[in-house]
Amino acid sequence: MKNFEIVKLLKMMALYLKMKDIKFKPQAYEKAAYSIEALDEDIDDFIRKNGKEGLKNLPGVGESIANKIIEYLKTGKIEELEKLRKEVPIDIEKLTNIEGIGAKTIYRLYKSLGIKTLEDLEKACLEHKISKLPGFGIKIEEKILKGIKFYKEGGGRFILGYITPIVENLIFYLRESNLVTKIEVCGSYRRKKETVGDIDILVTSKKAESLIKYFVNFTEIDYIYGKGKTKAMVRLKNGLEVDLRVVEDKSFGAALAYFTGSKEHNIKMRELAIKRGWKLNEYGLFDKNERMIAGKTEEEIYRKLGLQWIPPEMREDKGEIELALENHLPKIIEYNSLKGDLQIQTNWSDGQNSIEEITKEAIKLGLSYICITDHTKSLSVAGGLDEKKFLDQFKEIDRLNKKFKGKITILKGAEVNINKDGTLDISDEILSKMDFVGAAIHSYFDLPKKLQTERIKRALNNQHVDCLFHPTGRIINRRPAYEIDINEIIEFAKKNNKLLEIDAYPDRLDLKDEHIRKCVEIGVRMVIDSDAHSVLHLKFLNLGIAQARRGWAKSENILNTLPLKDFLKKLKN
DNA sequence: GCCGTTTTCGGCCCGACTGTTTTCAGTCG
Repeated sequence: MKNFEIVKLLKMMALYLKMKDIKFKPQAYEKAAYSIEALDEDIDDFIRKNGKEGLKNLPGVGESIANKIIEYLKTGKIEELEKLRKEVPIDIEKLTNIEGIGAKTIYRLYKSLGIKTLEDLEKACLEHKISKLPGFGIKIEEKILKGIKFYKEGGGRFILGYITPIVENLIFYLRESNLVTKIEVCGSYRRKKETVGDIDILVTSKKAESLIKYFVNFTEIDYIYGKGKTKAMVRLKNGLEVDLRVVEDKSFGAALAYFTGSKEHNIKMRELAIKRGWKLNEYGLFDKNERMIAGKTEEEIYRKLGLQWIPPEMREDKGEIELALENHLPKIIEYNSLKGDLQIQTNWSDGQNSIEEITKEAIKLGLSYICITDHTKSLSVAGGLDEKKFLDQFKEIDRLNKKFKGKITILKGAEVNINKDGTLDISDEILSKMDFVGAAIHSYFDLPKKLQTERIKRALNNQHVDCLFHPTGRIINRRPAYEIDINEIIEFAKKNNKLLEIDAYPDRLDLKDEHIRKCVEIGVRMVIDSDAHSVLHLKFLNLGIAQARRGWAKSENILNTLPLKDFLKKLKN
């Protein structure tokens, strides 16, 4: 699975070209990177099946980029990129991860101060070398330092949705060996945390040593830290560290619970065992005489301790154990239980696909309704639609609804941009013609908390607005949430019967789990949306469900678990 | 570098915002 590496290299090409102020080529590389990123198939397989021509059929990939991809797959590098790297030998990947600085700034800092790494950059800021350069000032130094701090805090963790394909690929590889009997990924991956530090894979096997040997031959492995009879530790080419542990079948459940965590959850579990005079560890649950009481499955361990089995997403010691003891765990929302998706962008604004293409994919995924929510006019960078274009789009949706009658319903909607003062950038008249309206912030991220909160409340107050999209605006590992009083927004949504969104896009996952819990507690209804910009993004819905499960949401808390008729009825009351 | 019911050449969604300027460059989305 070299997709990830190719995406990285194409983005790097774009950055180098941007540095040199070359026009249009960077966007071309970015577009191609986006296409590869969205590809849900191993690129090697893809080329084997579809050839170079297939590659060139991907949006944004033409002759030249296709050749570069093939060159990389054959030789492990791209000659042109190597040349650029030699010319400007900097840690471009890390440096561009700092919010607020881009390729041009990095290039200037390299030329004038020789800054190559994040450490160089931080040092130069602290020594006020940057603010002395023409065109720079003290505020830029402060901004960079803030950006570095944020990056470091989130750094080193991988975004769950982005590593899922490679982990699934590895699991497939291990199963294929016929050397594993049981296999589970543990840790924060199993708890579906939004980011994961590393991957713990637990297996049972009759031939442990052969399996370890087989495992370390996985093509994506970059470095082997160590391997023994029952354990191997490796680093993948994308930097992700993976531990494989082989355990005995009789201990599989105990090990699974132990390595799934969280640590806090485990401590509470062990305390429960101690209260009974027992002992719980990764090998099993044992009584006073060291006799094993349970260990083969997680379920029996929980049962012997007097608990309901607790879904991994809830294991954070946030009250779940107490509820499980009383047999009162909430029945949280199930995967694949959404009937609709209410935030989708198409090529009418900044999406990649047509409404028809999105619709066909949604049918394939078993959805019974979708809402098309292209951006509105003031977000011109994303090709936002004005009133007239929305009317054109409505006609197209009417046409497609006829065509797909009985298979799916396409709703009319928008992701309406909220102006600085909390008004909307499009007329009420056009909004009144829509089935579902989401409002969102895309500018003035830095308003003071009170103003920002008021701004959002004012927007939600519009009678046509049904939902607040990606309510906090954070981008994981990249940008913190805007300053808002989220509790006040949640209360406001409750009082005014507005929906809050759980945006399922991998680096958004916004609302966060703790906000979802708050919504569940006070009865604010939510929707889970993919925020798809391509047909390949619709599958992110399950990530949103994972997030909802972490927030203990039940099916009835999520409005788009309802069939269309009921959804619309509840929406309007 | 990509792309084509405006096309195989000549366009490429382009505006808002910030910080630094005194008319603009860089970043964001």
